Amino acid sequence: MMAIPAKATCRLSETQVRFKPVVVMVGPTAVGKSRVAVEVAKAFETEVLTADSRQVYRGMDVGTDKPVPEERQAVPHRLIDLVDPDESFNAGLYRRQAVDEIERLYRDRRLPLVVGGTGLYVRTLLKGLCDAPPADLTVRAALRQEAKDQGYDCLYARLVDVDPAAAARLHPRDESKVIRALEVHQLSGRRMSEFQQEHGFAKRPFSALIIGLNRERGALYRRIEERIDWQLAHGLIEETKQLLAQGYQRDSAAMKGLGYRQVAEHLAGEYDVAEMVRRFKRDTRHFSKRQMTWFRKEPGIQWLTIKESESVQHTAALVIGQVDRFLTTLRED
RNA sequence: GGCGCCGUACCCAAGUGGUUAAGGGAGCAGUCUGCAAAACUGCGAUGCAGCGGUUCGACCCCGCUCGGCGCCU
Repeated sequence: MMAIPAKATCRLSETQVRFKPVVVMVGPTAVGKSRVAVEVAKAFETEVLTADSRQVYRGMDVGTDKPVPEERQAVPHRLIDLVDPDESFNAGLYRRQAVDEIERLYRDRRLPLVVGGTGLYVRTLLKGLCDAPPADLTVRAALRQEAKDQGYDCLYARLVDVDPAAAARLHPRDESKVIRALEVHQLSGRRMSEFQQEHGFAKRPFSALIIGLNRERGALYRRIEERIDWQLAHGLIEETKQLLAQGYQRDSAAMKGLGYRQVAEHLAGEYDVAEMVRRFKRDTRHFSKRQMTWFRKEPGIQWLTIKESESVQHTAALVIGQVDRFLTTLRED
Protein backbone atom coordinates (compact mmCIF):
# COMPACT_ATOMS: atom_id res chain seq x y z
CA MET A 1 0.00 0.00 0.00
CA MET A 2 1.34 3.34 -1.04
CA ALA A 3 1.60 6.17 1.46
CA ILE A 4 -0.38 9.31 0.86
CA PRO A 5 2.05 12.20 0.25
CA ALA A 6 2.81 13.86 3.56
CA LYS A 7 1.33 17.20 2.65
CA ALA A 8 -0.53 17.70 -0.54
CA THR A 9 -0.80 21.24 -1.81
CA CYS A 10 -4.12 22.41 -0.44
CA ARG A 11 -4.35 26.01 -1.57
CA LEU A 12 -3.37 27.09 -5.03
CA SER A 13 -0.93 29.94 -5.39
CA GLU A 14 -2.03 33.11 -7.18
CA THR A 15 0.10 32.01 -10.08
CA GLN A 16 -1.48 28.59 -10.26
CA VAL A 17 -4.97 30.07 -10.21
CA ARG A 18 -4.11 32.14 -13.25
CA PHE A 19 -3.64 28.91 -15.20
CA LYS A 20 -7.19 27.92 -14.31
CA PRO A 21 -6.31 24.38 -13.41
CA VAL A 22 -8.98 21.72 -13.16
CA VAL A 23 -8.60 18.05 -12.36
CA VAL A 24 -11.12 15.75 -14.02
CA MET A 25 -11.76 12.12 -13.22
CA VAL A 26 -13.71 10.12 -15.77
CA GLY A 27 -14.42 6.44 -16.34
CA PRO A 28 -17.21 3.95 -16.89
CA THR A 29 -20.05 3.49 -14.45
CA ALA A 30 -19.28 1.49 -11.30
CA VAL A 31 -15.54 1.74 -11.79
CA GLY A 32 -15.25 3.41 -8.39
CA LYS A 33 -14.77 7.06 -9.32
CA SER A 34 -16.85 8.57 -6.51
CA ARG A 35 -15.04 6.86 -3.65
CA VAL A 36 -11.65 7.78 -5.01
CA ALA A 37 -12.82 11.32 -5.62
CA VAL A 38 -13.80 11.77 -1.99
CA GLU A 39 -10.29 10.81 -0.90
CA VAL A 40 -8.69 13.10 -3.45
CA ALA A 41 -10.96 15.98 -2.46
CA LYS A 42 -10.03 15.51 1.19
CA ALA A 43 -6.33 15.58 0.36
CA PHE A 44 -6.69 18.90 -1.46
CA GLU A 45 -9.32 20.29 0.92
CA THR A 46 -11.66 20.91 -1.94
CA GLU A 47 -15.09 19.86 -3.17
CA VAL A 48 -16.37 17.39 -5.72
CA LEU A 49 -18.02 18.84 -8.81
CA THR A 50 -20.12 16.07 -10.31
CA ALA A 51 -20.34 15.59 -14.08
CA ASP A 52 -23.29 13.26 -14.15
CA SER A 53 -26.41 13.83 -16.21
CA ARG A 54 -28.57 11.72 -13.87
CA GLN A 55 -27.53 12.93 -10.47
CA VAL A 56 -28.84 16.38 -11.35
CA TYR A 57 -32.38 15.13 -10.74
CA ARG A 58 -33.84 15.56 -7.27
CA GLY A 59 -35.47 12.51 -5.77
CA MET A 60 -33.49 10.11 -7.92
CA ASP A 61 -30.93 8.90 -5.42
CA VAL A 62 -30.59 5.14 -5.19
CA GLY A 63 -30.79 4.57 -8.93
CA THR A 64 -28.24 7.23 -9.83
CA ASP A 65 -25.83 6.04 -7.17
CA LYS A 66 -25.57 9.47 -5.56
CA PRO A 67 -22.95 9.84 -2.85
CA VAL A 68 -24.38 8.85 0.52
CA PRO A 69 -24.95 11.48 3.25
CA GLU A 70 -21.74 10.55 5.09
CA GLU A 71 -19.71 11.18 1.97
CA ARG A 72 -21.48 14.44 1.29
CA GLN A 73 -20.88 15.52 4.84
CA ALA A 74 -17.17 14.75 4.65
CA VAL A 75 -16.78 16.48 1.30
CA PRO A 76 -19.24 18.92 -0.29
CA HIS A 77 -20.62 17.67 -3.61
CA ARG A 78 -21.89 20.21 -6.14
CA LEU A 79 -23.95 20.00 -9.32
CA ILE A 80 -26.22 17.37 -7.79
CA ASP A 81 -29.99 17.84 -7.28
CA LEU A 82 -30.27 20.79 -9.63
CA VAL A 83 -33.72 20.14 -11.14
CA ASP A 84 -36.89 18.11 -10.70
CA PRO A 85 -37.30 15.02 -12.86
CA ASP A 86 -39.81 16.68 -15.17
CA GLU A 87 -37.61 19.71 -15.85
CA SER A 88 -35.38 19.70 -18.87
CA PHE A 89 -31.68 19.78 -18.41
CA ASN A 90 -28.81 19.64 -20.83
CA ALA A 91 -25.12 20.09 -21.45
CA GLY A 92 -25.39 23.86 -21.90
CA LEU A 93 -27.11 24.36 -18.58
CA TYR A 94 -24.61 22.08 -16.94
CA ARG A 95 -21.70 24.03 -18.31
CA ARG A 96 -22.98 27.37 -17.05
CA GLN A 97 -23.40 26.10 -13.50
CA ALA A 98 -20.17 24.14 -13.51
CA VAL A 99 -18.20 27.19 -14.63
CA ASP A 100 -19.77 29.21 -11.81
CA GLU A 101 -18.72 26.61 -9.27
CA ILE A 102 -15.21 26.54 -10.63
CA GLU A 103 -14.89 30.34 -10.51
CA ARG A 104 -16.10 30.29 -6.93
CA LEU A 105 -13.38 27.77 -6.01
CA TYR A 106 -10.71 29.89 -7.70
CA ARG A 107 -11.72 32.88 -5.61
CA ASP A 108 -10.95 30.68 -2.62
CA ARG A 109 -7.74 29.46 -4.32
CA ARG A 110 -8.97 25.91 -4.31
CA LEU A 111 -8.49 23.22 -6.91
CA PRO A 112 -11.62 22.24 -8.85
CA LEU A 113 -12.11 18.47 -8.96
CA VAL A 114 -14.65 17.33 -11.55
CA VAL A 115 -15.81 13.72 -11.38
CA GLY A 116 -18.29 11.92 -13.57
CA GLY A 117 -19.15 9.56 -16.35
CA THR A 118 -21.10 11.85 -18.66
CA GLY A 119 -18.61 12.36 -21.44
CA LEU A 120 -20.58 15.07 -23.19
CA TYR A 121 -20.77 17.18 -20.04
CA VAL A 122 -17.05 16.89 -19.42
CA ARG A 123 -16.22 17.79 -22.99
CA THR A 124 -18.66 20.68 -22.92
CA LEU A 125 -17.14 22.00 -19.73
CA LEU A 126 -13.56 21.81 -20.99
CA LYS A 127 -14.11 22.87 -24.60
CA GLY A 128 -17.39 24.71 -24.65
CA LEU A 129 -20.25 24.49 -27.10
CA CYS A 130 -20.70 26.17 -30.44
CA ASP A 131 -22.70 29.42 -30.61
CA ALA A 132 -25.83 27.76 -31.96
CA PRO A 133 -28.97 28.79 -30.11
CA PRO A 134 -29.84 26.63 -27.12
CA ALA A 135 -32.54 23.99 -27.19
CA ASP A 136 -36.03 25.35 -27.75
CA LEU A 137 -38.66 22.89 -26.62
CA THR A 138 -41.45 24.60 -28.52
CA VAL A 139 -39.66 24.46 -31.85
CA ARG A 140 -38.58 20.95 -31.12
CA ALA A 141 -42.10 19.81 -30.31
CA ALA A 142 -43.37 21.35 -33.54
CA LEU A 143 -40.75 19.51 -35.57
CA ARG A 144 -41.60 16.30 -33.81
CA GLN A 145 -45.26 16.81 -34.60
CA GLU A 146 -44.37 17.45 -38.20
CA ALA A 147 -42.47 14.18 -38.33
CA LYS A 148 -45.56 12.46 -37.01
CA ASP A 149 -47.93 14.09 -39.49
CA GLN A 150 -45.91 14.08 -42.67
CA GLY A 151 -43.44 11.34 -41.98
CA TYR A 152 -39.95 11.66 -40.62
CA ASP A 153 -38.32 11.25 -44.05
CA CYS A 154 -39.59 14.74 -44.88
CA LEU A 155 -37.53 16.22 -42.09
CA TYR A 156 -34.34 14.53 -43.15
CA ALA A 157 -34.91 15.61 -46.74
CA ARG A 158 -35.30 19.17 -45.51
CA LEU A 159 -32.03 19.02 -43.61
CA VAL A 160 -30.26 17.71 -46.70
CA ASP A 161 -31.65 20.74 -48.50
CA VAL A 162 -30.96 23.33 -45.84
CA ASP A 163 -27.68 22.07 -44.36
CA PRO A 164 -26.16 19.31 -46.48
CA ALA A 165 -22.95 19.24 -44.44
CA ALA A 166 -24.81 18.54 -41.22
CA ALA A 167 -27.00 15.97 -42.93
CA ALA A 168 -23.95 14.18 -44.26
CA ARG A 169 -22.49 13.88 -40.78
CA LEU A 170 -25.65 12.39 -39.31
CA HIS A 171 -27.13 9.02 -39.95
CA PRO A 172 -30.47 9.53 -41.77
CA ARG A 173 -32.27 7.65 -39.05
CA ASP A 174 -30.82 9.61 -36.16
CA GLU A 175 -34.02 11.54 -35.65
CA SER A 176 -33.10 13.45 -32.50
CA LYS A 177 -29.94 14.96 -33.96
CA VAL A 178 -31.62 15.72 -37.29
CA ILE A 179 -34.30 17.60 -35.39
CA ARG A 180 -31.69 19.49 -33.41
CA ALA A 181 -29.97 20.61 -36.62
CA LEU A 182 -33.28 21.80 -38.08
CA GLU A 183 -34.12 23.55 -34.84
CA VAL A 184 -30.85 25.49 -34.99
CA HIS A 185 -31.49 26.51 -38.56
CA GLN A 186 -35.02 27.58 -37.85
CA LEU A 187 -34.04 29.64 -34.80
CA SER A 188 -30.96 31.35 -36.20
CA GLY A 189 -31.32 31.19 -39.96
CA ARG A 190 -27.83 29.75 -40.03
CA ARG A 191 -26.54 26.26 -40.50
CA MET A 192 -25.64 24.00 -37.62
CA SER A 193 -22.58 22.85 -39.54
CA GLU A 194 -21.34 26.46 -39.73
CA PHE A 195 -21.61 26.93 -36.00
CA GLN A 196 -19.75 23.69 -35.48
CA GLN A 197 -17.02 24.61 -37.89
CA GLU A 198 -16.51 28.02 -36.29
CA HIS A 199 -16.30 26.46 -32.88
CA GLY A 200 -14.30 23.34 -33.67
CA PHE A 201 -13.69 22.58 -29.98
CA ALA A 202 -10.73 24.90 -30.27
CA LYS A 203 -11.23 26.91 -27.08
CA ARG A 204 -9.60 25.56 -23.95
CA PRO A 205 -10.63 27.80 -21.05
CA PHE A 206 -8.95 25.55 -18.45
CA SER A 207 -5.68 23.74 -17.92
CA ALA A 208 -7.04 20.29 -17.40
CA LEU A 209 -5.53 17.16 -15.98
CA ILE A 210 -7.84 14.36 -17.06
CA ILE A 211 -7.47 11.04 -15.31
CA GLY A 212 -9.37 8.05 -16.66
CA LEU A 213 -10.17 5.26 -14.23
CA ASN A 214 -10.76 1.83 -15.68
CA ARG A 215 -10.82 -1.83 -14.73
CA GLU A 216 -10.47 -5.09 -16.58
CA ARG A 217 -13.79 -5.66 -18.33
CA GLY A 218 -14.81 -8.80 -16.46
CA ALA A 219 -14.12 -7.15 -13.12
CA LEU A 220 -16.04 -4.05 -14.14
CA TYR A 221 -19.04 -6.09 -15.22
CA ARG A 222 -19.00 -7.92 -11.89
CA ARG A 223 -19.04 -4.61 -10.04
CA ILE A 224 -21.92 -3.39 -12.17
CA GLU A 225 -23.99 -6.44 -11.25
CA GLU A 226 -23.15 -6.14 -7.59
CA ARG A 227 -24.14 -2.50 -7.54
CA ILE A 228 -27.44 -3.24 -9.24
CA ASP A 229 -28.23 -5.99 -6.73
CA TRP A 230 -27.46 -3.51 -3.99
CA GLN A 231 -29.67 -0.82 -5.50
CA LEU A 232 -32.58 -3.22 -5.86
CA ALA A 233 -32.15 -4.32 -2.24
CA HIS A 234 -31.96 -0.73 -1.02
CA GLY A 235 -35.07 0.91 -2.32
CA LEU A 236 -34.77 1.46 -6.06
CA ILE A 237 -38.18 -0.10 -6.69
CA GLU A 238 -39.80 2.02 -3.97
CA GLU A 239 -38.04 5.11 -5.28
CA THR A 240 -39.37 4.42 -8.78
CA LYS A 241 -42.88 3.82 -7.47
CA GLN A 242 -42.77 7.11 -5.66
CA LEU A 243 -41.57 9.03 -8.71
CA LEU A 244 -44.36 7.49 -10.78
CA ALA A 245 -46.87 8.32 -8.05
CA GLN A 246 -45.67 11.93 -8.15
CA GLY A 247 -46.68 11.96 -11.78
CA TYR A 248 -43.33 11.84 -13.51
CA GLN A 249 -43.89 10.34 -16.93
CA ARG A 250 -42.11 7.21 -18.04
CA ASP A 251 -41.10 8.84 -21.31
CA SER A 252 -39.38 11.79 -19.63
CA ALA A 253 -35.62 12.05 -19.96
CA ALA A 254 -35.14 11.41 -16.26
CA MET A 255 -37.28 8.30 -16.14
CA LYS A 256 -35.59 6.83 -19.19
CA GLY A 257 -32.40 6.44 -17.18
CA LEU A 258 -30.97 3.04 -16.37
CA GLY A 259 -32.83 1.24 -13.64
CA TYR A 260 -35.83 3.54 -13.51
CA ARG A 261 -36.79 2.54 -17.02
CA GLN A 262 -36.55 -1.20 -16.42
CA VAL A 263 -38.25 -1.03 -13.02
CA ALA A 264 -41.08 1.09 -14.45
CA GLU A 265 -41.57 -1.36 -17.30
CA HIS A 266 -41.68 -4.20 -14.80
CA LEU A 267 -44.17 -2.34 -12.60
CA ALA A 268 -46.33 -1.77 -15.69
CA GLY A 269 -46.48 -5.54 -16.09
CA GLU A 270 -44.33 -5.79 -19.19
CA TYR A 271 -42.15 -8.52 -17.68
CA ASP A 272 -41.29 -10.22 -14.39
CA VAL A 273 -38.64 -9.32 -11.85
CA ALA A 274 -36.02 -11.73 -13.18
CA GLU A 275 -36.33 -10.28 -16.66
CA MET A 276 -36.19 -6.74 -15.25
CA VAL A 277 -32.92 -7.51 -13.45
CA ARG A 278 -31.48 -9.18 -16.54
CA ARG A 279 -32.26 -6.19 -18.74
CA PHE A 280 -31.12 -3.67 -16.17
CA LYS A 281 -27.74 -5.40 -15.92
CA ARG A 282 -27.37 -5.94 -19.64
CA ASP A 283 -28.27 -2.36 -20.50
CA THR A 284 -25.83 -1.08 -17.90
CA ARG A 285 -23.06 -3.24 -19.37
CA HIS A 286 -23.85 -1.78 -22.78
CA PHE A 287 -23.77 1.70 -21.34
CA SER A 288 -20.37 1.21 -19.75
CA LYS A 289 -19.08 0.03 -23.13
CA ARG A 290 -20.41 3.15 -24.79
CA GLN A 291 -18.78 5.31 -22.15
CA MET A 292 -15.45 3.66 -22.88
CA THR A 293 -15.96 4.15 -26.61
CA TRP A 294 -16.40 7.85 -25.93
CA PHE A 295 -13.50 8.27 -23.51
CA ARG A 296 -11.09 6.21 -25.58
CA LYS A 297 -11.19 8.69 -28.40
CA GLU A 298 -11.19 11.73 -26.18
CA PRO A 299 -7.63 13.10 -26.33
CA GLY A 300 -5.44 13.76 -23.33
CA ILE A 301 -6.80 11.28 -20.83
CA GLN A 302 -4.21 9.66 -18.57
CA TRP A 303 -5.48 6.17 -17.87
CA LEU A 304 -5.20 4.30 -14.62
CA THR A 305 -6.31 0.68 -14.53
CA ILE A 306 -7.49 -0.27 -11.06
CA LYS A 307 -6.47 -3.76 -9.94
CA GLU A 308 -9.10 -6.05 -8.52
CA SER A 309 -7.54 -6.16 -5.04
CA GLU A 310 -6.54 -2.49 -4.96
CA SER A 311 -7.86 -0.36 -2.10
CA VAL A 312 -9.58 2.98 -2.60
CA GLN A 313 -6.74 4.62 -0.67
CA HIS A 314 -4.16 3.15 -2.99
CA THR A 315 -5.92 4.38 -6.12
CA ALA A 316 -6.45 7.75 -4.50
CA ALA A 317 -2.75 7.99 -3.63
CA LEU A 318 -1.85 7.38 -7.26
CA VAL A 319 -4.23 10.08 -8.39
CA ILE A 320 -3.00 12.51 -5.75
CA GLY A 321 0.56 11.95 -6.91
CA GLN A 322 -0.43 12.78 -10.47
CA VAL A 323 -2.25 15.90 -9.36
CA ASP A 324 0.77 17.07 -7.36
CA ARG A 325 2.98 16.66 -10.40
CA PHE A 326 0.42 18.49 -12.52
CA LEU A 327 0.30 21.44 -10.11
CA THR A 328 4.07 21.82 -10.05
CA THR A 329 4.02 22.31 -13.82
CA LEU A 330 1.86 25.43 -13.39
CA ARG A 331 4.57 28.03 -13.06
CA GLU A 332 5.50 31.13 -14.90
CA ASP A 333 9.04 30.84 -16.08
C1' G B 1 -29.00 -55.16 -25.98
C1' G B 2 -33.55 -53.54 -29.20
C1' C B 3 -36.52 -49.57 -31.29
C1' G B 4 -37.47 -44.45 -32.23
C1' C B 5 -36.29 -39.16 -32.41
C1' C B 6 -32.53 -35.57 -32.78
C1' G B 7 -27.41 -33.15 -33.91
C1' U B 8 -27.28 -25.97 -38.20
C1' A B 9 -22.71 -19.88 -34.93
C1' C B 10 -21.61 -18.71 -27.92
C1' C B 11 -27.23 -19.85 -26.99
C1' C B 12 -32.21 -20.55 -29.17
C1' A B 13 -33.71 -21.62 -34.01
C1' A B 14 -35.94 -21.67 -39.60
C1' G B 15 -34.66 -24.15 -43.79
C1' U B 16 -34.72 -26.23 -49.33
C1' G B 17 -31.77 -31.89 -53.99
C1' G B 18 -29.71 -26.17 -57.33
C1' U B 19 -29.51 -17.58 -55.93
C1' U B 20 -25.16 -15.42 -51.17
C1' A B 21 -27.79 -21.16 -45.16
C1' A B 22 -33.70 -17.01 -42.50
C1' G B 23 -34.61 -14.82 -37.76
C1' G B 24 -33.93 -13.82 -32.52
C1' G B 25 -30.93 -13.49 -28.08
C1' A B 26 -26.14 -12.71 -26.07
C1' G B 27 -21.58 -10.53 -27.51
C1' C B 28 -18.29 -7.25 -30.11
C1' A B 29 -17.23 -2.61 -32.70
C1' G B 30 -18.62 2.38 -33.53
C1' U B 31 -21.24 7.56 -34.09
C1' C B 32 -22.23 11.99 -31.28
C1' U B 33 -21.41 20.22 -30.48
C1' G B 34 -27.91 22.09 -25.44
C1' C B 35 -32.63 15.14 -24.05
C1' A B 36 -26.11 11.85 -23.78
C1' A B 37 -27.65 6.44 -18.14
C1' A B 38 -30.40 9.36 -24.31
C1' A B 39 -30.60 8.60 -29.50
C1' C B 40 -28.46 6.18 -33.60
C1' U B 41 -25.22 2.71 -36.74
C1' G B 42 -22.28 -1.61 -38.20
C1' C B 43 -20.50 -6.94 -37.52
C1' G B 44 -20.14 -13.30 -36.86
C1' A B 45 -21.25 -20.19 -40.36
C1' U B 46 -16.31 -21.08 -47.34
C1' G B 47 -20.08 -24.11 -43.77
C1' C B 48 -24.96 -27.58 -41.28
C1' A B 49 -21.53 -33.71 -35.58
C1' G B 50 -17.61 -36.98 -38.37
C1' C B 51 -16.44 -40.22 -42.44
C1' G B 52 -18.02 -42.54 -46.76
C1' G B 53 -21.74 -43.23 -50.72
C1' U B 54 -25.80 -41.89 -54.45
C1' U B 55 -26.12 -37.57 -57.81
C1' C B 56 -24.24 -33.08 -62.92
C1' G B 57 -25.07 -31.00 -57.94
C1' A B 58 -26.10 -32.94 -50.87
C1' C B 59 -27.20 -29.10 -44.89
C1' C B 60 -31.31 -31.91 -47.35
C1' C B 61 -31.33 -38.79 -49.86
C1' C B 62 -28.58 -43.65 -48.19
C1' G B 63 -24.90 -46.25 -44.91
C1' C B 64 -21.58 -46.43 -40.91
C1' U B 65 -19.34 -43.98 -36.60
C1' C B 66 -19.69 -40.54 -32.56
C1' G B 67 -22.81 -37.63 -29.21
C1' G B 68 -27.67 -36.42 -26.87
C1' C B 69 -32.77 -37.61 -25.62
C1' G B 70 -36.97 -40.94 -25.14
C1' C B 71 -39.23 -45.67 -24.93
C1' C B 72 -38.85 -51.05 -24.55
C1' U B 73 -36.33 -55.43 -22.61
